[in-house]
Amino acid sequence: MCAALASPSIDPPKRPRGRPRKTLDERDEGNRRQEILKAAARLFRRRGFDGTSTRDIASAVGMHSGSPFYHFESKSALLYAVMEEGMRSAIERQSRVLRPGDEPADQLRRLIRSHFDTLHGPGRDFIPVMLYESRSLTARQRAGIAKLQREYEAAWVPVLEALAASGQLRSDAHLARLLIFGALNWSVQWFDAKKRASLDDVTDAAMGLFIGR
Amino acid sequence: MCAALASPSIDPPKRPRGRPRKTLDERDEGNRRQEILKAAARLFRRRGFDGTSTRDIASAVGMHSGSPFYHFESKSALLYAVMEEGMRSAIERQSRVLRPGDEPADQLRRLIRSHFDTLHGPGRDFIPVMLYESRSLTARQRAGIAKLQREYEAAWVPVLEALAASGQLRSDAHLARLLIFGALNWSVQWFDAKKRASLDDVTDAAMGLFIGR
DNA sequence: CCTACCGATCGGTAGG
DNA sequence: CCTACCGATCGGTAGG
Repeated sequence: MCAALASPSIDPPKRPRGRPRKTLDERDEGNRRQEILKAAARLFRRRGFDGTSTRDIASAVGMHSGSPFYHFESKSALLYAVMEEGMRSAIERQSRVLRPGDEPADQLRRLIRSHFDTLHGPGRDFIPVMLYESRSLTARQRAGIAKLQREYEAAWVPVLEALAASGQLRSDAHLARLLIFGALNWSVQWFDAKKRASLDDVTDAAMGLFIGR
Repeated sequence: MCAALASPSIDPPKRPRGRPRKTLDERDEGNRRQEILKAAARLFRRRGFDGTSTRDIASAVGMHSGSPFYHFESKSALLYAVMEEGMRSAIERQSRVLRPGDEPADQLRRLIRSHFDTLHGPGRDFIPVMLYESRSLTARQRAGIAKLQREYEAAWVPVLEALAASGQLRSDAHLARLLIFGALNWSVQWFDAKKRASLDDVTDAAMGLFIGR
């Protein structure tokens, strides 16, 4: 096989090809931290938390194996940071589309569309990680995420209750919310931006399914 | 601390306390295999595939660390067996409740109720493992499971199409199926048999949400 | 942020 | 199905 010729048989640890070193004033740690977060979100989503090593994350951003621990206390702190970032950005997006004066049906449409944007738009890895890897959080971390989730869900409650009161939603508002979140969140398993159905199509389908318009 | 007195400081590997040995004629390997499968399903569901070691599974059924490999070729073959068993039993349950002559709306109710039974009744660990751990299958294994899934879903297609044609389902039948499966499957994350809502309540809520009855 | 390393754990196997 | 073991990998750390 000529392995000895094809590639050197001694493999000293290679310096990963990072971006050129910056001087002390130039480097901003926030950026590096953010890079690690993005790479971690991507890998946690694709391979799961337990299926991703901190070495995988380090090499995805051109660092050596121990270096992520300079930025994050532990692997699980990194997981928490991914989820927290995902929730903060989802809450912010949601608050931007809310129009409290609108009809409940229009508000629901906006909430659904914003939810799909969170799941499938840029930064799309963060929320799926939260949806599928909470098991790997500590109890304290889980409580922190749960609080953000309650904040997110709070916007949906009055809308669904109004729709139930007017008969447009023909289901208990609380169970309906759980079922609706399931329907939307599950799209992570099948939605493909390259296929025929767009996010607008899927939003239409969801609105039709839930309240018939 | 008197550790030397409290417990022997040398810990030779202890024989796990299995059931008493049976003679050659008595032992039936199918039973042991089934026990391993159940324990694996439970652990894979609680801790994930990557978070469960084959040693965890072995000790859950009172075996030594290498022994599961006497029954299963590899850890991933064990995962596949869990999923296959889950799908076969789901397909069988579903075929038992089907009544092709019924009204589409009644058929949908039966499909939904049977789906909830599969997710939350006895043997409830198998399908959630399939829903959440497919990533850890090989491509070939994934294809095998996908075939069973298509078989399962086939029963839903004509029912949903009939409901869409009659206007009872106000959504594209294909997207509706994906959204509905999501709504139902997500219940794995929140349904608790010890809480107020029963599976009948949740079935009613789903029927109301999707087709208003 | 790199270097060099540690103890623990893992999937899997040969041989009985 | 147990015994005894292997090579690989993992999260994390001290010291610079």
